Amino acid sequence: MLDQRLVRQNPELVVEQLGRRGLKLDLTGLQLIAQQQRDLEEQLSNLQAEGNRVGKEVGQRISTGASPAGPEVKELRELGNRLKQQVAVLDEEEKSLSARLREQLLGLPNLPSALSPEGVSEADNIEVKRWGEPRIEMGLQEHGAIAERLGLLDTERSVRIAQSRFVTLLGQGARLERALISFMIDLHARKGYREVLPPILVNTASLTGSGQLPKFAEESFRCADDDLWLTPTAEVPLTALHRDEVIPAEQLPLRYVAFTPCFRREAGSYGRDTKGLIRLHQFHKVELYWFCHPQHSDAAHEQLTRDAESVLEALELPYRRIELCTGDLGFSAARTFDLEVWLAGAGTYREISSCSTCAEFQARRSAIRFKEGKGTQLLHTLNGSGLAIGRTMAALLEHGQQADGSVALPAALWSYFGAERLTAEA
RNA sequence: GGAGAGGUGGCCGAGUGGUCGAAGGCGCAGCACUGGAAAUGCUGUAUAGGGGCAACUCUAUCGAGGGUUCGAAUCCCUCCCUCUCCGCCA
Repeated sequence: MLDQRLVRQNPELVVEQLGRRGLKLDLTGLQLIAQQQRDLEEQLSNLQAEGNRVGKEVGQRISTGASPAGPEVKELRELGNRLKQQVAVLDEEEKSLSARLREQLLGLPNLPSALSPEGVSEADNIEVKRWGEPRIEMGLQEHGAIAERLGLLDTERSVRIAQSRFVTLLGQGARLERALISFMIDLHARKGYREVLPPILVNTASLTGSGQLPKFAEESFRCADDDLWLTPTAEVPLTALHRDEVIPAEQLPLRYVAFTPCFRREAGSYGRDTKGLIRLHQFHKVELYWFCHPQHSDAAHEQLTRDAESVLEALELPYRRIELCTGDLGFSAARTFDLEVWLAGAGTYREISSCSTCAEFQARRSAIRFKEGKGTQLLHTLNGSGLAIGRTMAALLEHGQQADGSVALPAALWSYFGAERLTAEA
């Protein structure tokens, strides 16, 4: 959420900055609401102050001997009643304005960071770096075919269990998924991330706090009888972990690593990536999350991204880092690096991690502040996948495929997986 | 699901209509004492939004919302949540 003071006092700046995302906005209506709300609040507090004075005076008069039913007290009581009526009217107006203001503010995306490159679409994203040697050979298979051949997963039966875009992992496939989860969590925990296993059903306030609501309700699965949704990413429960808290500055940064299943409706992607592990309603992800001091958030963003990259490097998977242009940024993000892993069979780089700083956007929605000396300030939140498990498996299968049909795994996984390669099951 | 208890500041905990943003304690910070520390003493210590260069000041907040009243942490209503016991259950 944007600062309503900024919208009130400098709407031109907001329009200009959101314009960098490709939005053409007219904020005059919103600014008017914000101003009216502010004015009303002032009138209201003046009236309330007067009412408080009257109330106190009645008490004083009575305690110094005036008759509670006497004329002077009666007069004050009538004055109090008149004030109360006026307050009631203003209060109602103020509440409805505040609600409208908040509703509209919640629908506005974050301002892009000054560091984010200008651009209108994916095509304007900037490749920052490449790591590793992509395998480019004729005849490499895509992961879906490899997985099927090795019996790692069953898509058809998953439709019976749930519906399309779900997958059931079997045998070595299930074991590899589990190995990857443990491997990634351990790797990050060694660097000082605190491991978290949060609820994966989250309430409306949590989804609003991280920015998925109110705008993206159609992307999440919702429970019919409760105020609960299936979380689309661990970013949601992790942001909510400290909602409405004031954290002492010396405790920052707080760094968490969480494994969760993630659930997304993938509305509007019919027909895309229908095979394999790339786009599913349920997928698994290890997520990195920082709560940090605003002064350190740019450095933290780089560190978080490096921590995500270190997983790919440990798994010996070639990747590139892309910096998103302003037009391609997600709703809550101020600046984002995507990591794209090389899919040797598909012959393409594919997003496997998205590392964003949200600056104070989520902190304001979630009321997460820190205390430094006197007074509190909003802190900054950052998140990044470290990594998406399914896509990691896909990359490993395609990268490690051998002429004999087996798949060689990187040494880092041997102890977790219990073998050095995947082979056809007897 | 049934029965009961309860939600007050960072924490514990008092407070059943009047000047209460709220006693006391703990914790924390500063100062004093000390060679240094412990102990002790003093002072300070919520959040949000306004106004003011500032000292400071106004408003709101005692789970949430509504009501009674000149005045509500305190009385009434509704809702939410937590805890205990029973049932069920991994």
